[in-house]
Amino acid sequence: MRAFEVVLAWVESRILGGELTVGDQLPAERELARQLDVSRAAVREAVRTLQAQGVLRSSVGAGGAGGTTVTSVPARALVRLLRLHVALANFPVDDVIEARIALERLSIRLACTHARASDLAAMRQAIAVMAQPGVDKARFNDADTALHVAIAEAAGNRLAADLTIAIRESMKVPLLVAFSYVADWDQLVARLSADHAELYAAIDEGDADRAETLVETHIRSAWARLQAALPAGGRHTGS
Amino acid sequence: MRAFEVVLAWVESRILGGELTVGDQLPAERELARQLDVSRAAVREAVRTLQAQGVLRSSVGAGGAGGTTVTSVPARALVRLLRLHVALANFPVDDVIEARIALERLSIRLACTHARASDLAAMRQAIAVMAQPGVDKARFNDADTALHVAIAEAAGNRLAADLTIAIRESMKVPLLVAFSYVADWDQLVARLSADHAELYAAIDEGDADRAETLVETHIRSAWARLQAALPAGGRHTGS
DNA sequence: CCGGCCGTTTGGTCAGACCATTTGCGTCGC
DNA sequence: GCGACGCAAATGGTCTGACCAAACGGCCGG
Repeated sequence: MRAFEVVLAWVESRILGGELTVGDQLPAERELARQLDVSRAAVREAVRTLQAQGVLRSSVGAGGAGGTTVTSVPARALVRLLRLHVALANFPVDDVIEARIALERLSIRLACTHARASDLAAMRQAIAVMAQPGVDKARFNDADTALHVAIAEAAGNRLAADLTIAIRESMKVPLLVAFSYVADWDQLVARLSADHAELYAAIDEGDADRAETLVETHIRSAWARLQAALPAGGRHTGS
Repeated sequence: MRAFEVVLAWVESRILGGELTVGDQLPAERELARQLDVSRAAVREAVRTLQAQGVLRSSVGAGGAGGTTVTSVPARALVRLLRLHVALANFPVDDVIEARIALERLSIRLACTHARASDLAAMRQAIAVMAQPGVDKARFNDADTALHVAIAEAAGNRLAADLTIAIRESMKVPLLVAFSYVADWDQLVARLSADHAELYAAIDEGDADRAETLVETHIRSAWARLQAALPAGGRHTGS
């Protein structure tokens, strides 16, 4: 077993065994290296691995604030992971769309019963940005992401929310590329904004069945329109 | 920007820009360090980060086989990530179950139309193992995982499959723990095996609607039985 | 022409050093 | 007595230089 894997196994087994939980501190790098009889470089490589998974967080300095602690921030890690694999075309965009629909149906269903006032406000905010006349494509893209993130956050299901966020974020660049090929941008904005208004109404009324249907139709039809606008040849960001 | 982040940004931007795709080789560590004017240690930390995301693969030795190449093996990376966060109780098991149902409904629906003979064989194999009288709990757990993985693989949707695999794998240990509390193990095996037979029949016949309903009922009722068997207090592996 | 040997390349690891940041305590000045 | 200042220690971040093991590829001898 390679040296950094020894460290990895040490930390992972303690996390899986419950001996290390969120907030706990790891021994200092030098100390851990001494304990496991590996070099400090090996410890650092293992720590980087776990940081990439959103499991550890390091900060410099002495005392309680300094050191490496266990956290649990999977959203960022998932976004980075998915974004890269989507770019590598391992996950064809069509497949991503299908998975996204499955997750967002769940998210929006839960959001219908769990949404709080602040969640609804975030949705309205995003919808308002997208409804501005002559809205910029990049701004629209960001706001649409924000809307779907807000819905996912409102669901109260962390895994579904984080996966939804990761998927939507990973599609941001490919979608922006697709936007650039759209001929009648204002018409697309109008159609999508109408969808968003309906979506919001369904959530606000707590009509889970209608919301589920709407979000599937919304995602599917939006993607169909974008696909129709795309040039024939596949791109590295597409499929 | 920290040194290893410089390397990270260099690699990521090239992947997102399509200049690096699966199969391509990175410059050698020493070379890349020289190019980016950082130490080799910084390069290695960045490489470890990307390896944790299933984006890079390193092997020693000269010539074509050696060096660091771009790959795309997200399944393992997702499994490790989810397993840790489930253990950290950031993802409550009940939330995981809901997300799993959403994804497996999609997977099994696709499997009904895409399953090949080899996929069906893998399912039968797993089901046969679980149907053995007096089957071991660990073996049953592995075979059940194999069954759901086989269904996911049969779907032909890589993202849905990888997410399904990651979720089922991340639940392996918590499920095994839950198994240990089950009073009438043989009865549970009988019930679950009956479910599996029905599931297989639906896939074999290509009845997507029935399969979707069955898999949801299967996962939900199995989890309900296990929850009923669990001791009252939450564990670090459950919630 | 073939097979084994050896140098080169590459990732894996280690040791030791220095830096920047942060904390916490002790000292100095008022 | 008390507060502000400052220094020592701890910690992650980085770099240098070295050596090891594996694997390829060409050279050389049979």
